[in-house]
Amino acid sequence: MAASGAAAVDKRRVILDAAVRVFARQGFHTCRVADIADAAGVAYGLVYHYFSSKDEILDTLFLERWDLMLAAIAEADASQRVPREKLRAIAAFIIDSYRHDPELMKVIIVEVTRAANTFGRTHLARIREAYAQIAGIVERAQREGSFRPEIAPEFAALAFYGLIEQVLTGWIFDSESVAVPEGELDRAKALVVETICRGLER
Amino acid sequence: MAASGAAAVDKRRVILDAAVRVFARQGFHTCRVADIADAAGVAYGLVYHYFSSKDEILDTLFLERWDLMLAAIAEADASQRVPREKLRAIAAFIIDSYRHDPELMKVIIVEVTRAANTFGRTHLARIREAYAQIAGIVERAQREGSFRPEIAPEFAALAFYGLIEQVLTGWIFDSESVAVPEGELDRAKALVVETICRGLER
Amino acid sequence: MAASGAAAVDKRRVILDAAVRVFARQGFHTCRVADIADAAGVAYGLVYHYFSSKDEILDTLFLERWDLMLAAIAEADASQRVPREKLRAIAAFIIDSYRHDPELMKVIIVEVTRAANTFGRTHLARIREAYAQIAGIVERAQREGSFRPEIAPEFAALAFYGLIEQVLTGWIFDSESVAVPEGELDRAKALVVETICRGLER
Amino acid sequence: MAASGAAAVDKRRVILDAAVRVFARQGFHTCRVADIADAAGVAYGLVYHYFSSKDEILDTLFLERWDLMLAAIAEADASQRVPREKLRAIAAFIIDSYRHDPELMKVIIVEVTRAANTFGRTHLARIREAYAQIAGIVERAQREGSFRPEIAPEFAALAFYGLIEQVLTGWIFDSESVAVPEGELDRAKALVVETICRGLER
DNA sequence: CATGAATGAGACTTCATTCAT
DNA sequence: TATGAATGAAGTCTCATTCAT
Repeated sequence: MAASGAAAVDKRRVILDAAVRVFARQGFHTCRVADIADAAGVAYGLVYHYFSSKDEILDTLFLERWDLMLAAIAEADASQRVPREKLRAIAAFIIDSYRHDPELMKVIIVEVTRAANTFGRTHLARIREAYAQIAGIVERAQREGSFRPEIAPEFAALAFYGLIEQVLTGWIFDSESVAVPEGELDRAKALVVETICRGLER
Repeated sequence: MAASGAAAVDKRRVILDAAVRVFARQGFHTCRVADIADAAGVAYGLVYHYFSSKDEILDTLFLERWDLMLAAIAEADASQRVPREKLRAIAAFIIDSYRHDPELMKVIIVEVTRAANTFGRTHLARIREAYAQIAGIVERAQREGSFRPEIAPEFAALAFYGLIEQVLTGWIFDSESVAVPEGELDRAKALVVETICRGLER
Repeated sequence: MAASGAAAVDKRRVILDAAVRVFARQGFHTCRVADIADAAGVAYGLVYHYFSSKDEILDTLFLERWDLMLAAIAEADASQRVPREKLRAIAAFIIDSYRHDPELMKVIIVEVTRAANTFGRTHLARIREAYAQIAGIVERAQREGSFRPEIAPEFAALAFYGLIEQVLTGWIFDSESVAVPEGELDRAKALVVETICRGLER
Repeated sequence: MAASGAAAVDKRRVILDAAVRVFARQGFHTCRVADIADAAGVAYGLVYHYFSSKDEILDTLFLERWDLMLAAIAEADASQRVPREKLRAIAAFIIDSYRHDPELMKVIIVEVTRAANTFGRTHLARIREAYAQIAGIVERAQREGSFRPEIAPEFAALAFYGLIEQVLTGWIFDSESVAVPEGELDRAKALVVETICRGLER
């Protein structure tokens, strides 16, 4: 009956989405759980009905997104493309993620990926899976001869992912609004890939 | 009078040094002012005699160090070296800063430079001065013809500084200890410069 | 319809029995209504269908049992036995109650009878009815001359009931398990009656 | 300077004394830390300056008093008196403790000694030290021949201490006020000793 | 300069109870 | 009857900052 016609609202999802907005605007440490509940339009206690703590909300947001990213990297790696195109696909995925939901990406980068003292440490292993997969792409390219062998694959992966994140961080820092003009997004994709690949290719 | 005989301890300095250790180990948000006082071996209230707030301690640490960095960048820029050597000098300065006091660098990076929601925003202008100076080096290199003009100088600066920070972050995340073997430090310098300059040079 | 074929489960009873186990294990204040529902294997809200509050569950458990006890005391008193045998019958009833359902007795003693600040106060009048009946037995024994008149009947009742409860409490405190070896139970009956009656009889 | 003339107030003591009043009136679980602070006339946070938790306040109150009691029992035991006089001294100490500070005794009995699910369990070992010492007195009296050997010393101790506590509990339950007329206090001492010793002596 | 007791606002989390289905 | 999502008041504990000495 509840499902008849109008979609039943998934309050858990509503809370997660509200949390993204609140975390992005105020920062994880600065916001209160009450802010999330208010933004979601639900009662205070319902947040704790679905999540065991404020931390778990951020964990959930991060893991949801990061798993998509690992899948995207794996898919790029599994494709028949040349290494440069694989890296381009990964860069595109990340930057498109930002295009699609800049607030979510802001939260993940600012509160998790770059937070060495808190969530970054917690999710370190999962974060490094991404680095490792990218390093794998570089390593195979080196063995195949298309990339120079001088640069350690791990370093290359760090440089590649780090540069993308740095670009995103630049946008994130830029203003109250996290939106970025379309053109700049695409230009960034090209620049990142060009910069890194020139350093890596023979 | 204070200087008579035994070296007078500069309690302000003692507090700052203790704060570095405490911030590095526990993180700015997680530690308490009492932890700093304890680590410094001074009374609780004395912290507030020298600093008006917990924030001001971190501000002070950041600005002290960042001014040195801006000076180092300016000096490199003012030298007669070729652009690649200028960038090498800057990379060397930053990495040597980490070699000399890894905890301080950890604090500055983790708590300020990468903290988009808190201190990063506060010191944004000052942080960007560094980017701008590096961009200036790139821009002049492009005008002189040694660097390719296709890549925006601001982007190049972001990539350059960001890559160094990314490498440092890798070390910071690595373990409880922040120390890194000497060899790796020097190899990193070379790699960063090589990677970026290959992307920039003609 | 509910009675057709398979035995209809009395959910109300199921909840009460579950509550005994939960109260005994975790204590009334420490457990949550959800724990009771879980232990009973019923939905959260059903608890509130049968009981208007968490308190009412405990009230019900107490009153059910306490009424049995008052009846047992009344029956003992009404019998033709000598006073010592009356007291023996009462002690036997209480200790056998513990033998039969130690968790229920634990709950009643710990959460009601000895809880001066909460339920003890609420049910004080009912608790004292038991004391009064026992005191009545003593008083009549004194009038008949089998008990010494020096000790106030109210004091004797307090001592008698209190001693039994103290013995039970010793067992309750003893371990995670509330079970007690059979032999000890019977020895306790004899000791309590012997100790008190020696103090009371001529 | 602070010590000149007027005694400096020991805020820690003030808080403890206030806690006794509040715990006695409202019960440990029902009162809030704010109530204690208010009753003590200090700021909320000062409670946590001296005690790490609400629990620790009660622990402190209990242990302070219980250690006095253990000392009193030990002293009685060490004296040259006959067993009955030793027990009388102990009963006198406990009942006088109630006379002197009924609220403190109420708190200790209601919230610790008889609280099988919370503090009673925590302090069980310490509580049983008292029983064991009393049992020791009985045991030696049995060996010397003044007490009958049929009753286990542990049981005797339980009965003795339990009876006193039961009497105190009766008073505690009695009314809003915890005060008891002097005469009744002394009569109780005599009755307890008389009742128990008649059961124990040859 | 130096000490550390004192202050009190604020945040997270819990959980009894209600209610729509 | 039965379910479990939804509500929101209440309480503990933390900790930056102030202040009297």
